[in-house]
Amino acid sequence: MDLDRSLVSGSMALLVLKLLEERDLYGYEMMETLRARSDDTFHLKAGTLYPLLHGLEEKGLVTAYEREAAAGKPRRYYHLTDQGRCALTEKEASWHRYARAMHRVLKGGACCAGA
Amino acid sequence: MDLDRSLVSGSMALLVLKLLEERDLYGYEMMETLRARSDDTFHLKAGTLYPLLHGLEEKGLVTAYEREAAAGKPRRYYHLTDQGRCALTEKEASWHRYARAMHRVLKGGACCAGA
DNA sequence: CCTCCTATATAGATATTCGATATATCGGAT
DNA sequence: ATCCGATATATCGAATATCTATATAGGAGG
Repeated sequence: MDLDRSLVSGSMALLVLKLLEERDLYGYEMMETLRARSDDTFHLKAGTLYPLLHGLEEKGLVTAYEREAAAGKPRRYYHLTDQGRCALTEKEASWHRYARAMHRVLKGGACCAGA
Repeated sequence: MDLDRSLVSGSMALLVLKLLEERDLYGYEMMETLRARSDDTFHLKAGTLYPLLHGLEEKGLVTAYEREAAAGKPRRYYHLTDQGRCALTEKEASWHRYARAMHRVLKGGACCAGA
């Protein structure tokens, strides 16, 4: 299932990319935004997010820059590149394809004989 | 993400359980049915399916029985137990919750500021 | 002073799925 | 007669994603 492997398991990458489409964000902010946006369904953990962000940076899908915060540690902001925007479009399409197929199997029960 | 871990990565279990809700099936049949039902989106492989079925059997979600085929090797049919039916209901609910959250993040873009 | 909240980071563990390989039988092609 | 492909089940090792736990560091509040 190439679709599954890189997408549904890797849905976090899609979600992060999607958030960055709107504006630049730093890691901690992403966790909170995602939780709020998904109505507390997605609990993206630090141990998942930061390695993921480093991976996206390596692949050239995002760029990073640091900026001082009013207080506390400096924040590392991430920005979506053109390549990242392209990858996002693909991942979104894959997600829709996956969700559609899922729906087809789940609804296509005993009653209507498929198609 | 407990939701994600046991559901979206484990969507194969949900799909298999769903197929068995309708009628008893043997492994090879599931692979073909799933491919057809999902319009060629899901390509469940033998190396994924058989260990999965053994796992479901161990957990008591399905029972198995062998039956001779007209030709070739005897087929191992799987039957959904009450417990399996219960697990299916839960997994379906989880899937809907996940898909809904996903949709909320993907649509809730720059335009409408969320809610 | 200690703890909690913010903020980033890494290492180890766990789970899911895939690819490769093995077995066995049948039908068709060479 | 033999080889190959399709049916049918099974197992092992590898790759990948995510989590838990832990570490660092500054600021705020008790």
